[in-house]
Amino acid sequence: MFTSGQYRVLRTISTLGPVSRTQLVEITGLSKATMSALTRELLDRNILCERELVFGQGRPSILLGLNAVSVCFAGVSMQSDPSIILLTDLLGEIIAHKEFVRASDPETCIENIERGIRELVAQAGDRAGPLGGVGIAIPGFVARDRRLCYRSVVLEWRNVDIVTPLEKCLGVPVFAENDANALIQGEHLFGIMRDCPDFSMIIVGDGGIGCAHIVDGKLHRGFQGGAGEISHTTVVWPDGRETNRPCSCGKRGCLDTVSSLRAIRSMAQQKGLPTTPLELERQAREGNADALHILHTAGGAMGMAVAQLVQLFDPSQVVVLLDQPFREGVFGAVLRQTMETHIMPRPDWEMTLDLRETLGTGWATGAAGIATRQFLFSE
Amino acid sequence: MFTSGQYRVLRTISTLGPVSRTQLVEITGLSKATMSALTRELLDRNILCERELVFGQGRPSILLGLNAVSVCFAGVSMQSDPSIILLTDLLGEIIAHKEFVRASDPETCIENIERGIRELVAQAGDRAGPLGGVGIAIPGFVARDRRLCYRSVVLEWRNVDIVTPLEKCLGVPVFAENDANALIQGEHLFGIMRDCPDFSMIIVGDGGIGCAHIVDGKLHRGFQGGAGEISHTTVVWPDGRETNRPCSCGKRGCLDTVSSLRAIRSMAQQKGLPTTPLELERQAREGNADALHILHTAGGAMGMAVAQLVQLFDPSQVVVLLDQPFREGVFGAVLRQTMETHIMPRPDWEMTLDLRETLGTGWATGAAGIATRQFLFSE
DNA sequence: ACTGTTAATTTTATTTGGTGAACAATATAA
DNA sequence: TTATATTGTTCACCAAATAAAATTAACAGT
Repeated sequence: MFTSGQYRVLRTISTLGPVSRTQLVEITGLSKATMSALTRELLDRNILCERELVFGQGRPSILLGLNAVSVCFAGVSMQSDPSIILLTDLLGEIIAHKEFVRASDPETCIENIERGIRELVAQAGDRAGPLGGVGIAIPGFVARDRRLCYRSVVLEWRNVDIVTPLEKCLGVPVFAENDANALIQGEHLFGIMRDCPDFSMIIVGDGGIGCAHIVDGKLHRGFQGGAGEISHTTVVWPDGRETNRPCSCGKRGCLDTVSSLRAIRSMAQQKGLPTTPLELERQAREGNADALHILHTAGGAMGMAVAQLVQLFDPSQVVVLLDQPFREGVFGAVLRQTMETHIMPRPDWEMTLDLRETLGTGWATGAAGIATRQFLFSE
Repeated sequence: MFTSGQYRVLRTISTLGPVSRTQLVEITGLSKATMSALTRELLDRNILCERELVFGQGRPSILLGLNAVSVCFAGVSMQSDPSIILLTDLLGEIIAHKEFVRASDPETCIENIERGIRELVAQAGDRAGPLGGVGIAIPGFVARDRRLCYRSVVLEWRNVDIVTPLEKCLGVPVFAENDANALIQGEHLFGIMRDCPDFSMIIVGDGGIGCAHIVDGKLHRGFQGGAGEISHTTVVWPDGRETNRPCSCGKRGCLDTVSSLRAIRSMAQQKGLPTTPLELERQAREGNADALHILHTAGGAMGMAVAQLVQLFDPSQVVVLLDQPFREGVFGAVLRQTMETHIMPRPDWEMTLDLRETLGTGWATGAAGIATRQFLFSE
């Protein structure tokens, strides 16, 4: 725990990188006297360390940076099987990582996570500081307090708390978070969207279509934590409702029924087409009408959903994480075009759509980032 | 201007109504000593006043309430012609009001507002305190700094600043705000949604379809201030795109082209039907297929838009302000039903849809509320 | 009428987080 | 060497909040 002044210093250094005391004074608006005391405290506690000198006229300034090895954080992703567990430093860099078998049974799961973390910490040795916290990305609904998992379909969990037992046996704070929320917060803190105060992220992965929003620099959860449920927004309407298979959620025309990898695979299979993104895009490029139609439908629906999102939310940026063949093929092109034709044209329009690669370790680093953010900013 | 401690006291008393010092201590978490000093300062400045005693065992407690007549605020709505101007007290109660001719020319407009406010202040006399600020609701885009109006179609304004001249001649802070934003903030502060931290509001009025969101207790403007543009979300798709007339924004299938009063009137006229909501709903009730179709289309599209909003935002409540015949007729019924069938069913679903009457003075009281909020909470 | 009890509010001395101004440190430029 | 520029520290002081003690204003029982 730090004081509010110390948190201000940590926040600035974390977002801007190494800076001198004088720069900190200018940025934070605090006085030189206060800054002198604050930085001394943080240096004493080994969270900060002095870096290189910057010479100019007058006394050279000493850059202060986060001491990367002063603490480390563990990130766990239950998103896939095998699951991933890794150790990051204070700057979000991965120190060590390993895979482990995903167990549905909470007790086994807790054991696996505990053992995994202990192994990684031992393995890292001197390269990592003491463990400062743990974050766990869970595919499912997680309570606002980041302890209880209300429900996870893949894990077959209902009101499971793996946080309390883990905190007890590891002796550090542990946080559970929805996987998409963990990912977006990680990218916001350390990754591609570093410090962008307003954006949305959509992830098209094996587990379905995930989505999360950063509004005003903070995660927007929604009243019941449902603000990321883009996969069940209606995009095939009204004509598609009859031809289209019902969604697992009970309604018809959901984005999930046409744009998810599962849906695309199933549609391709039905037509006797190959089911991998690469092969399907190749067939479409070669003129196969069925392949073209499937990709057109999927990309168009996703574009429609993004358009709804942009029109209602007005984020500064939307990032879609997507497999490379889709990004550069029909799917991506139709997605972009459909979005553009369904957003109100504005002269000063500066919103950007970014299609990017899905990072395998993103979920776990995001999870570690939750613990890091709590440590650095207390939020 | 007050200190941060004083703002905390004002915020609690404004949301909870009269409370004793001891209650304030419990609620704010400040100490008795601090509270004693803070309340004394506010009593000295006449912002608070002592109300009735509450007897129990021991020394009776003295309720402290806002001194309604210590300041007053002016609210101006340029939403309709004639425009409305009114005076409210610290509790949001209307003290006096009048209408004035809406002039497009900024100079005339400023003169009219200044004269109107001076007349109302004179007319109110002892019933109102000195003027503490002015809020102006403008149909159009207003900058985040609440001074410059980028663009208003109805007023034919482009980069007009009526705030600076008004501040100069009235000598109090003046704030311009988009009309829907003013309305929702007013309802949030004093009205039907008092203190609800998460909700959206849609207004179906003569000027088109307005929309605004309160997220986390604050107005959500969006990156470019476009978060309220629900009227250009696509709801008729894909089959309606060809049959449907293009929207004034340039694209097709916008909510505005089927659910706005203007669109409904125009469709009714085309079919030789009466154009008032009351008459149209009556025809539909009596079985007229055209009237039914028009109202079904309009209500269904609105329901679709609300469903998109709920699915992506997850607000705790959506309020639609609508004429009574529509609320109780086909429009309202179809709106509600369409919304429900296009939202992912959830067991713990507690989100509510409220259809309510449009208040004529809502825009202007909302505008006054902007100035009040700035005065009371400095935000 | 007096006395004790309870609870609200005020007073007093102290802590905490911050400030401005003077000063010490450490470089470059002449 | 000396002047100049700039960084960072020290010191005396202030504002906001606190804990604990004192004061006030009621009621209840003798």
